[in-house]
Amino acid sequence: MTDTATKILDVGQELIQTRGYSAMSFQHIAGRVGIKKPSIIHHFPSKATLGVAIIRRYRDTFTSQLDAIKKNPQTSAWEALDFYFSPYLHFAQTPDTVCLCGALAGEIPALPEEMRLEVKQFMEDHQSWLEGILQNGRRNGELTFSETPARLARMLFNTLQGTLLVKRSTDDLSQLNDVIKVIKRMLK
Amino acid sequence: MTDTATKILDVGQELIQTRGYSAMSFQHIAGRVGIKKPSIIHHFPSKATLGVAIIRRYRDTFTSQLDAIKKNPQTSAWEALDFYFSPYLHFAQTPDTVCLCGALAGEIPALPEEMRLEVKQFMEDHQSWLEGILQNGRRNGELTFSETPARLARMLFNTLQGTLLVKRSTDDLSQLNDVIKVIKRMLK
DNA sequence: GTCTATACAAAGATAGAC
DNA sequence: GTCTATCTTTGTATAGAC
Repeated sequence: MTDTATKILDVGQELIQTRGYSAMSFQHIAGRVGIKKPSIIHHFPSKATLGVAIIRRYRDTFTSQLDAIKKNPQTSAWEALDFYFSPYLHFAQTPDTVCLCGALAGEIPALPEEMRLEVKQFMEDHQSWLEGILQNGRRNGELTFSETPARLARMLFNTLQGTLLVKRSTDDLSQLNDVIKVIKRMLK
Repeated sequence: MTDTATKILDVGQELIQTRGYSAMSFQHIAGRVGIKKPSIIHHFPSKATLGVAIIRRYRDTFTSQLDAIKKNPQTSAWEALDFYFSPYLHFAQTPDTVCLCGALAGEIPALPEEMRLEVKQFMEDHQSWLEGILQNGRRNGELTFSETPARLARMLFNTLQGTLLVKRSTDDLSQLNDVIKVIKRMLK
C-alpha cells in the first residue's frame, strides 16, 4: 500500500463519514490529497472499488481490536463495553461525523452490491460481538438483565448508531454521553 | 395545492426515504409522475424548495396527530406509545424505507440550510413529545423508570431511528419488533 | 505514478413556444 | 401547466504523453 493510496483511503473515508458516499467524489478527494482526478483511478480503478476498500479497512481495524478484547480473559465486561463505546464518543465529539457504516446504511439503496455486503457484515459482526460480551458478563455475574443477549445487543448497537445519526442534526453533542449512562444503568 | 404538486411531493418523499436526498433527482420524479423535468420547476422552483416542502408536510402530519393524542385526556401512556411506534413498524415492514428525517439526518452536511433546520425541528418535536408522554405516564403511575424523562425520551427516539437505519442493511425486519419489546419492558 | 485532454452521462436550472 | 431545447456544472471513466 503506497503512501498516496493510504491518503486516498483516509480522505475518502472522512468524506463518507461527513458527507456520504453519493457526495464523495474523485474531485474532492483529489483536491485534498493534492493530486488530479485521474490519478486516483491508478490506485482504485472505480468508485465502487474505492468504497469497498474503505469499508474493508475500517472493518479490519475493528475486527482485530474486538477479537483481541474477546480473547483476553483479563478483560471485564465493563471494560469491554467501555472500549466499545470509545469510538462512538470520539465520533460524537467530531462535528458532522458518524460511524462509517452508519453513514453508508443511510444510503444502502444507492450503493453497489459489494459495498452493501460489507456494510451488512459490519453490522452483524458488531451485534454478535456485543452479544458475546453481554452473555459472558451475565454468566460471571458482572451484568444483570432479563432480555436475551442477542436482543439486547442489537438494541444497544442500534441505539448507538441512531444517537450518532440524530446528534448530527440536533448538534447536541451531549446526547451520546447521556445514552451511554442509560445503557450502563440498564445492565446493572 | 394542485394534483400534480401533490404527486411530486409523494414521489419525492418516497425517493428520499428509499434512496436519499442526493439521489433524488427531478429526472426520477418526473418519470414516475408522468411529466417532464422542467414541469416540476413550475411547481417547485428549486430542489431545495421541494425538499423543504416535503419535510414540512411530513412534520405537519405528525404534529397534528401527536398534538391530538397529547390533548386527549382519555389516552393512556401505553396507547400513546403504541400509536407512536406504529409508523416505525410500518416503515420496518417496507423494504429499504426509513423515516424521512432519519434519511435526511444521514446526509445533513449535504443539505441546504433551510432543510437542516426542518430536520432539526422534527427531531426536537418528537423527543419533546415523547418526554411529555413519559412524564405524565410516570406521574399517574402507569410507567416506571428511574432516568429523567428527557434522557429516556431521547434514547428511545434514537433507538427507533437507529433500528430503522440498521435494518435496512441487515434486511432483518424483526429487529424493530424486538426493540419495541425491550423498550416496553424498560418502562414497566 | 501523475499528468493533460477528453468522452460521456446526469444533474439542476432557464428561455420561450404552445 | 407542460412542453422542447439548451446551458452549465459536476460526476465517473478512458487514452495516451511524460
